[in-house]
Amino acid sequence: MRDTKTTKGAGRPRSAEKDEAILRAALELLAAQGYVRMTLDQVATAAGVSKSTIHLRWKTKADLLTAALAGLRMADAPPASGDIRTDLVDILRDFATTVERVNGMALIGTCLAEEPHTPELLALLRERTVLPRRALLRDALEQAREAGQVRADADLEAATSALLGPFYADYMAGRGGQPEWAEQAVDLVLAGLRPLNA
Amino acid sequence: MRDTKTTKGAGRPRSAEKDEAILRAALELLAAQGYVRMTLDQVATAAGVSKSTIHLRWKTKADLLTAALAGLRMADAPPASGDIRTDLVDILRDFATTVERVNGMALIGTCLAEEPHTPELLALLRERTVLPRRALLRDALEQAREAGQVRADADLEAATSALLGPFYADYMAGRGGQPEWAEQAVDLVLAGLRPLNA
Amino acid sequence: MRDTKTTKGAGRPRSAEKDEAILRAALELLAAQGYVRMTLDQVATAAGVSKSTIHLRWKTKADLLTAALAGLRMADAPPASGDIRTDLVDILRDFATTVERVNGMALIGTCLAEEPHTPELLALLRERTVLPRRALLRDALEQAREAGQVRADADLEAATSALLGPFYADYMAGRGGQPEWAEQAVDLVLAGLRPLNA
Amino acid sequence: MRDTKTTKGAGRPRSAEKDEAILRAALELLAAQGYVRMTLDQVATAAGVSKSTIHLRWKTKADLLTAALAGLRMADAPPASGDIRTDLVDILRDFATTVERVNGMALIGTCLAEEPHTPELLALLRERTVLPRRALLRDALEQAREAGQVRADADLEAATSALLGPFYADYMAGRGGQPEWAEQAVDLVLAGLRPLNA
DNA sequence: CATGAATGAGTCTTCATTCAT
DNA sequence: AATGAATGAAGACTCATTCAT
Repeated sequence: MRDTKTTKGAGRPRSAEKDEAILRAALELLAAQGYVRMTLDQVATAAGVSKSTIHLRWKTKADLLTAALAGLRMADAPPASGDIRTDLVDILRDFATTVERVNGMALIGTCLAEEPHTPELLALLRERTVLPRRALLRDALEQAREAGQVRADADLEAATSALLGPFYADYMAGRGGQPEWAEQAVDLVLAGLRPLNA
Repeated sequence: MRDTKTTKGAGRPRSAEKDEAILRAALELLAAQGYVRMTLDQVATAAGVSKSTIHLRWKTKADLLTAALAGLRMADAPPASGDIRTDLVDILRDFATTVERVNGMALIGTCLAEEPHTPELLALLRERTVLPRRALLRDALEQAREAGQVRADADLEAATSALLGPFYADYMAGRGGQPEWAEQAVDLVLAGLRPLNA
Repeated sequence: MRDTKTTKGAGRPRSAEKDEAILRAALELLAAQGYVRMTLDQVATAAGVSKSTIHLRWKTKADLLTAALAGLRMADAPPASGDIRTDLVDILRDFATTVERVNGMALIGTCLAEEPHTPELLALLRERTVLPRRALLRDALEQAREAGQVRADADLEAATSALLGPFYADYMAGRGGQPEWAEQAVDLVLAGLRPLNA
Repeated sequence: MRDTKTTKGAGRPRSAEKDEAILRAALELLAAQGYVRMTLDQVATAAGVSKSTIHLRWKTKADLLTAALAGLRMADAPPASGDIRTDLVDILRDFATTVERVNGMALIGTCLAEEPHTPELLALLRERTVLPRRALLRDALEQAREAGQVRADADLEAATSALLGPFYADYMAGRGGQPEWAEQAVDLVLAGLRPLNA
């Protein structure tokens, strides 16, 4: 946990730039190296601060990385188009883009690998990135259901997993980065959930 | 890589039991601890041998773990039923069971996390576990296509990812272990790929 | 050494309460933890000030602890009874009480242990506590000599060490806190130094 | 605690020279620097081994120092002369000599200072050095009592502390190393405990 | 004056790897 | 072959001290 200062603002204020630089460096290095291989020395150097400055803010390495993950935000302006299919594809594409940009599969791997040891990491990753993205998808699917494009009794959580899942499965199969994966996933789900009378 | 013995079979032969015990211990610990946290001391203790005995067989830690992953086998009795849906569900269920039994998500996470550093691990995991499983699924899908239950122009690789993907996506969302995921995935895919005239 | 202020009394004067709180905290922690284990952070916290406030007054940790020891005072109301034996026993008992109250053996140990590194500590301990106590004892012994209860040629310094010594020796033997040690020491010394013709 | 090996003598045997060199270096540095200031690096360098070699034998710094103190032996051939006074003086002189040779007061100080934190040190110092020396003195005093040179009802433990005590008291007073302290202590005790009818 | 931030030097401990038996 | 000893490189964390507010 980040140390919270309770006293008033006496003394030199803590540099917000350093806070940010440390967290950014930590997150990048976490993705690039994994939990254990990433060292505080690397973070300090990358952030341009001393190791002690890191320890002043976060007591332990685990605390720092937890904070770094907690700072993750999905930079997702929700999509605007009126067309369900376009909206879903946009969300999935933005997802893939984000994952690629931040070396996300390695970060996901780190959280999965550390789950037996530091389950907070995966929990935070879920809360900050996975679940918000899923919420976007489910909202769109609900709109689709209301519009009669999706069966009324469809399990939308399962549908959400069906939309996102191919990304993971493709990556595991070594066929990540297929240009058409998002369209294919959306089309399959929409076809599979089409109302019987449509 | 396993050290290749250049001398002929002079002297005491290397114990095959020890080979196996070491590899099994290494794989378990790899899943439980991750690459860096797992130590050779732990492997040695778990396997009942000395650390030197490990180094005698594999030059480095990376070599050992590569060998351990290379020894992974999918325990896949190919499915027998004549029904496509049943076959697909069986394959998926066996997949989930296997993953849970060997703490597979942590192992997958380790390989993903180590990809920037030791890409062989993920490559081996793919070759030994992911691709064989996908081959089973694709074979079943091909049967389905030949039987007219799946559109002729369907992309079976994408379909395979659609079958397996929900497992990963569910796990990432914290909703792994749903009892019906396999049926739901199969039904969605079969519905989505149904020939138009069916 | 305490920093000497070169500027005259301009600005806010240094708080005397803080001075005292710091020194008291330092002394207690010195006894409880020893020189190296005691940290300035602990002192600051215990005294309710910031670390910088300490450094503002004393340049280094050694300076602070030197000042703390220099502030030690023997709270010794000199004894009043007219009886030599009673006076000596009282002084010794007060000595033992004081040592126990301030965790004195640990403090003594710290000064002894630091002697190779910071000899000022032991020197101050001597000057402020050991020698004043010895002076009390020697005065009493001199009275005894003048009263003819002690041989004229007795070495009173040695006698003083014979009075105090059993306390240390007992402690080292793990038999500190014996209720009768003071009486026994006084009786032995008085018997051993009795004039021949008495 | 020293790690005990239970398996038979397979593999390279542990070097006894290194054991000894490490313990000797540890003890010297403990006396010279105190517990906390002494570093394992110093010990390793002084003993001519690597730090890891130390950790192979003793898990922690505390274990090492405990072992070093446990290895302390009083090199005391018990004295032979038939004369009680001579025997006692010899024992005390040997005590003083030993203390000076091994920088004993600093070592004693370290054990006292560490008592709140690591009480084993003082306990070991007692058991290995203080109590054996006291046993020698008490044996001699018992002989004296049997020979009628000491009162039958004398408290020999207190007498032992009276013999050793002046050494500590002198040191604390800054008057250690007086040439005649042993004789003075012995004479005082023998005079003080002389049978009344003698 | 007083405070909190920032830092550099230092310490114990771990671990993959190499050596000697 | 197999073992245990020995090691060098590294890493998290601490702390006295100096800076900026």
